[in-house]
Amino acid sequence: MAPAKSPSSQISKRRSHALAKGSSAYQERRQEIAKAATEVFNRRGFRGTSLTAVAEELNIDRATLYYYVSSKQELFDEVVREASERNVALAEQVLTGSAKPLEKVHTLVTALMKSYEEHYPLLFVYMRENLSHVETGRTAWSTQMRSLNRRYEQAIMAIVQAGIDDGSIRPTSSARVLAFGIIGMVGWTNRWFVPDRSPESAEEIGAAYADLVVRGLRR
Amino acid sequence: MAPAKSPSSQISKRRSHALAKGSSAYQERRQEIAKAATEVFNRRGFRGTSLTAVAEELNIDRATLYYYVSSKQELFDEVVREASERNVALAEQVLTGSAKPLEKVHTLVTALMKSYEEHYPLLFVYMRENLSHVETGRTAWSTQMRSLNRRYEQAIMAIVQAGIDDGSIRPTSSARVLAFGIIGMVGWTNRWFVPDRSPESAEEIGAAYADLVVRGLRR
DNA sequence: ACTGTGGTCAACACGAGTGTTGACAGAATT
DNA sequence: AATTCTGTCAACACTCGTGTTGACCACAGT
Repeated sequence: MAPAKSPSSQISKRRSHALAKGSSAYQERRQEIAKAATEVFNRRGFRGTSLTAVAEELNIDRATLYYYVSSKQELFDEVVREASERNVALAEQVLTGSAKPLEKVHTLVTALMKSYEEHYPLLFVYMRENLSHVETGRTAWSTQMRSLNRRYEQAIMAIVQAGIDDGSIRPTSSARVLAFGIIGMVGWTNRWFVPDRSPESAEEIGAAYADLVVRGLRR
Repeated sequence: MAPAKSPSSQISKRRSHALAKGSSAYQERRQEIAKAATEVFNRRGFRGTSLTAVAEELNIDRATLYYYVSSKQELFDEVVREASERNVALAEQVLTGSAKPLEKVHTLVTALMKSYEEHYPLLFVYMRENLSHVETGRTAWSTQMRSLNRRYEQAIMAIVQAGIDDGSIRPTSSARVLAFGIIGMVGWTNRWFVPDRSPESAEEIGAAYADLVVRGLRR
């Protein structure tokens, strides 16, 4: 990594200036960059992605990137935060609903799959990481990311626990283990599911998994 | 990356010489290195692992590593191949058995979890990767790795397909989708399951998942 | 016409990682 | 005692990625 000394270098100033007045053209270009970066992140993962690669994807010079974005971290953040927050919101929204636990599980699983498809590959980028570097970092950002992750898991655990408590779910193991089972089944899709090339729709997959899980859990 | 020009440099020769006569001390040291590397790979992933880090883990100079191992790839290979082959063998062995499909699913899930615990963190290192770099490489090694992966998936798909064919499994979606659901639930454990620190044993988790999946799939 | 500003890029300095070299001390061989 | 082998490491050469600089051109506003 380079010096990164002064919080404000030349481009850094020009960047935040452009960002401040935020012309629509500038914002659009930023979006384009974010989108291209998303593709690369999804293919190569965070560590495997170089800004050089992102620049090439857009056929622009790498230096130009820095007019829009200050670092790979920031770019990744921009790409992933919104997506992951949406994901967490989804889970927590289902959790606070009034349906029965097993219905919640069903709703959640199908909703997640639908969301994955709709926002592909945004959410997958988020899911692929976690361990790789988020777990290692001590920055404010990685702390925040871990927190989101935790809320996501916590929400699903809470749903399962409620099911165990009201007797609708057989307690074959702890709520945590069962919740991770669900998370895993759904989350693993990021390894093989590519919306456009998949013979099965996200909806079908979601329905199948939801069905599988609900039947598997219920008393 | 450095030149890597001539297939035989100085250390390269000394290394293969030492390897050829294979004194037990040398082999042991190699094992120690592999073990330390496994730890690091499991924590940081392939890309995130530097040989510098591995050397530090052992409190030796990085150059010394090269007396035992020629590259990070080779080291990773040494660590992961045996483990992944064992994994595949397990799946294929269950596949060719004579039990009913749903019994096979049950056996496989529990056996996999037990294997994960027993050989921790070897198998997890293998599972964590795949996409990250194996998918991208075009080397003979990555081809081989992909092939192993494929056989693993194929075996589980075949079991599910057999269940669909004989009517014991409800065809809520394709065998592929259902198989990946199982693989995902089990494989995702590499993100949260740490044998020594887990309140639940691998056996318990395996039993719970096997139960969940079998009940979820059967007619 | 001239001044500035928005977007671009070639070029630089630096760091981290890799694979290699050459030499060193101690043990084993002869 | 002389010689070879073993394991070690400090130091090198090189690559790749990063963040920055300074200058460039096109087009706007005055």
